[in-house]
Amino acid sequence: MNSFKEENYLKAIYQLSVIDKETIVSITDIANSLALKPPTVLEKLNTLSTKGYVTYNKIEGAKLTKKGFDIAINIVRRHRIWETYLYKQLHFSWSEVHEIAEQLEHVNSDKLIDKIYHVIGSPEFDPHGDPIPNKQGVLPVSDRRPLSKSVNGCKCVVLGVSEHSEAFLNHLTDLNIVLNDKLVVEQIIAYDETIKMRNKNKELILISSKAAQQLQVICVKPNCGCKIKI
Amino acid sequence: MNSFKEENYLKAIYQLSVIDKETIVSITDIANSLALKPPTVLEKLNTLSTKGYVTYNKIEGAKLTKKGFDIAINIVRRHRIWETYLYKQLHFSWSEVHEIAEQLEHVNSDKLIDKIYHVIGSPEFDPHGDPIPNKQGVLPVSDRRPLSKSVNGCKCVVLGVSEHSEAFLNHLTDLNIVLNDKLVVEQIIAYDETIKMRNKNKELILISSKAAQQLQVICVKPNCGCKIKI
DNA sequence: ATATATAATTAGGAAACCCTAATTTTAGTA
DNA sequence: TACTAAAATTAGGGTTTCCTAATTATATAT
Repeated sequence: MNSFKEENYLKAIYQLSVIDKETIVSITDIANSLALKPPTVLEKLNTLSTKGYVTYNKIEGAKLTKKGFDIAINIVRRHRIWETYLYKQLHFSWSEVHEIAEQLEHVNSDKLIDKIYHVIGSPEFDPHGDPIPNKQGVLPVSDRRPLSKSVNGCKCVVLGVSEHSEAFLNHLTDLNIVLNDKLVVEQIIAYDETIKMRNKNKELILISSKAAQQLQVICVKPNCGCKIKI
Repeated sequence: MNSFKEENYLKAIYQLSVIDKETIVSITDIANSLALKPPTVLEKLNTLSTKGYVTYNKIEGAKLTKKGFDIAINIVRRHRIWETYLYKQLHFSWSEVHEIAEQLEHVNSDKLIDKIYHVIGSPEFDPHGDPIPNKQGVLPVSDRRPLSKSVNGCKCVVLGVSEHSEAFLNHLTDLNIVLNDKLVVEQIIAYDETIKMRNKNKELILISSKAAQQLQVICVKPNCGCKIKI
């Protein structure tokens, strides 16, 4: 059996690794994410490594093993299922849901998760638009991606946001962007990857690379170049 | 904030104290109930005592203070509400419910408890017949009591059982006793408090004091002497 | 009353978690 | 290249939670 604490370490490592697949997961990243100090994290990483849940070295950072990944993805699964259940079934507001799910995700009963997952209609995505891994830990395929991964000419629809700060949401309001709006990318400025595009009202707007990374979209133009990974 | 572990200590002390209000709650009792060793319990009792949740000495055993009682009764409340929710709303069998509720009772969100309590229809008793304390920690009044507390002539109805062993339930079957049956007490044998009574089919049956303690009943005869505490 | 269980307590120690302070690497920059 | 800032590591320590073994009380029973 693995503890509450260990589950949180594995989940943090998973989450940090999906933010950016290129960057390594450093001790400092994990420490910040769990509100702990680096020596504490280093110590725990060594025991998690002994137990076969992670590998760690300075060059490659922390990486989940298959064993560690299975636990982490299961916690993510539970979390997203609980969030959806609390939101859809118990009518919690979206802002309340996360904190309670952080606790519920550690309740160990696969049958309980199966039941509530069934009650909410076995969705592939939570109301946030985040994918719910299946029991095998496989995420549903989706062409959902950050706006920053666009190419010239992309026509896409806004599905959600990855950041929920007031500042970011207000910024979107200023740009006249709301959920389900269609955006047409006209140019990606090579220098700093600022995106020049037209919003729903055909207004020409500029959005920084930073903001574009937080905006989740899906491409609606067939054979769009943005889906081709180089 | 009080931890998972502390909540379990307080709950254990509460539960041991209600089993028998005369007997003191000893260190050994608590240790057995939590699957720990006496020195561990003694040590924790000292810190709980410093924090003002319990009092402890060899003569009086462990006792909850008001502060400790409030926490303990709240855990009991959460537990019984979750059990009811799992049983009625998610269709778990009665035998599965306890273990999951043991985990869920520690999830800290009054709003969550309020919501699920509302969903199950704000009952005063769980499907087991156990009383659900209100938010103030007050148990609903009920004349429910163990059959063993009867007097001659008592006419009572079976509401539930306190023990769920195969052996006990089979014994009840042998005696032709099922839920909601009426029992008429004819004699309580002074020597060993065996109860001689008639079951629903008017058959004369004998039930030991031990078994009678596990059978929860409510008296249906007005002004029955069994309600008078001496 | 004395021997014998049983319960409570004390002593001492291990593992899990978490920290600060100091040191060593590593990386980034003048 | 040398200096400096940031990250990683080492050393050492504190608290919590739990244990075993030994000791002291307290009951129980012959």
